[in-house]
Amino acid sequence: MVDRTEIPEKVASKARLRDADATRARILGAAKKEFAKSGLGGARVDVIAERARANKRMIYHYFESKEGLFQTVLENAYVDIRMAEQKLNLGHLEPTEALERLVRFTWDYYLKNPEFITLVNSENLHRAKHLKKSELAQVYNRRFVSMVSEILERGVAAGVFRPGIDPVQLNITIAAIGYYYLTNRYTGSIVFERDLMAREALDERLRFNIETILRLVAIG
Amino acid sequence: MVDRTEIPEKVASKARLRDADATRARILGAAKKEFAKSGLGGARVDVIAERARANKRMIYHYFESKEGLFQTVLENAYVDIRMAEQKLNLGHLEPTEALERLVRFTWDYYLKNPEFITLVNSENLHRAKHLKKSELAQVYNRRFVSMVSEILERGVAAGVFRPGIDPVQLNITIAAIGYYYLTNRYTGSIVFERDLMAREALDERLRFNIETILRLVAIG
DNA sequence: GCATTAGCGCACCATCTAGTTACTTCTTTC
DNA sequence: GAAAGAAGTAACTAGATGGTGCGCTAATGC
Repeated sequence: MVDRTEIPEKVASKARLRDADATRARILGAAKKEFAKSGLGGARVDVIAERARANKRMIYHYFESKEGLFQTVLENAYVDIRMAEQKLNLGHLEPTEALERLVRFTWDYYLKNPEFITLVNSENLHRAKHLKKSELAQVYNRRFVSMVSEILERGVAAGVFRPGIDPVQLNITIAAIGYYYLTNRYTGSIVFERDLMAREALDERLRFNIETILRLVAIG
Repeated sequence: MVDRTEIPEKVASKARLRDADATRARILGAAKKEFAKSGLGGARVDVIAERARANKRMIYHYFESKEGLFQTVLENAYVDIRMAEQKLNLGHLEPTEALERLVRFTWDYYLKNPEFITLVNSENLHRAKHLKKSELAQVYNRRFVSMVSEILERGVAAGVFRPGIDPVQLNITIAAIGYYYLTNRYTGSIVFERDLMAREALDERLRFNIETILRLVAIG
């Protein structure tokens, strides 16, 4: 993805009738919403074009195909969450504090970016064939995994976490307890006969999740 | 869902050229697979008909519409898992034992019935509009929720579980740690650069999940 | 065994959908 | 300021896709 928003001359000319980057960005934004709402199969290219205030032809011009568009949207989504995680600067925090902050961040991110969850679900329905092709996402993913490993190592060294915990399992669990709650909020609200998206319900869940993770790594 | 497979005369006449129940069952089986594989939007009615060795016309005869078919498939899926849970007879077990067995069962069920997960995902993409209509599923769901509540209460009374745990949160967490791992197995295997579906990986995850839950309810 | 019901299959339709062709218009560059 | 390329548009197509009308015939009840 080429980001030219910083190039002065592009920013200067405000009311351009034709702006490739702007159109591309509008398409990506509309596609993200549409794919998140209906999945890859259910999404309609015409709807994306309309919502992006762009001609459908432009989608094929910039992204080759519906799947090419999906792949770009998905790649952006992964890069976005990984970059946000890096910005947390957990390396400078005390291990317990760092872990709690990661749990909190993960929850908040899913909550504020519900499209991420739906996109990932859709991608798994297609056996991750698009993510597999994205080398960019892979670079960011590696950095993310090692981040949690370091927290865990520091915690063990400081004597506050028990040893022998697999960082991958911990990572998965942190994501799981937030992700599942939110992705299944509709069926969940019916099964448990409770509005899982009510303010207090969300706060309570976050507290519960922090407790779950801290107890998991605690000594004893 | 009407189950007439137990009715003698139906079983007796083996090679009937026309068997409404058998055809209906074949359609449901094929639909379950197709919906699980492609989601509600991606599933093709023609494919379902072909795989069921039934005429497409029959689908509309028995289920009215594609959505009507999906609703029946989903309802059956929920009833099936809830019935299997009831059969565990956790009420007769010691609380810790009961909880561990529930975690193990949930994991195994998801593993053996991957369609369940995909169906639920698809249903949540559609904001649970089909499950909302199913009163039958609701009856079974209630029984399930109270099952875990009882285990928790018995554990607290016996002094092995800490008090104040919300059974709904626990329920969600038990499901989450298995469900997330499996539903995101494709993207997960890429992100963590590890085959999450390898034999040992699955065993390790189950062990980790049991540990997670037991630590969550443990005293102290 | 005859009539009625219900399971079943063929052919068909209206509509939708991803993708394309052929063309116009704006922007940049020298 | 003209050439050239890039951005943008409208109309269209070929193939799906969910859904039906209607007739045929096997099963059932009497």
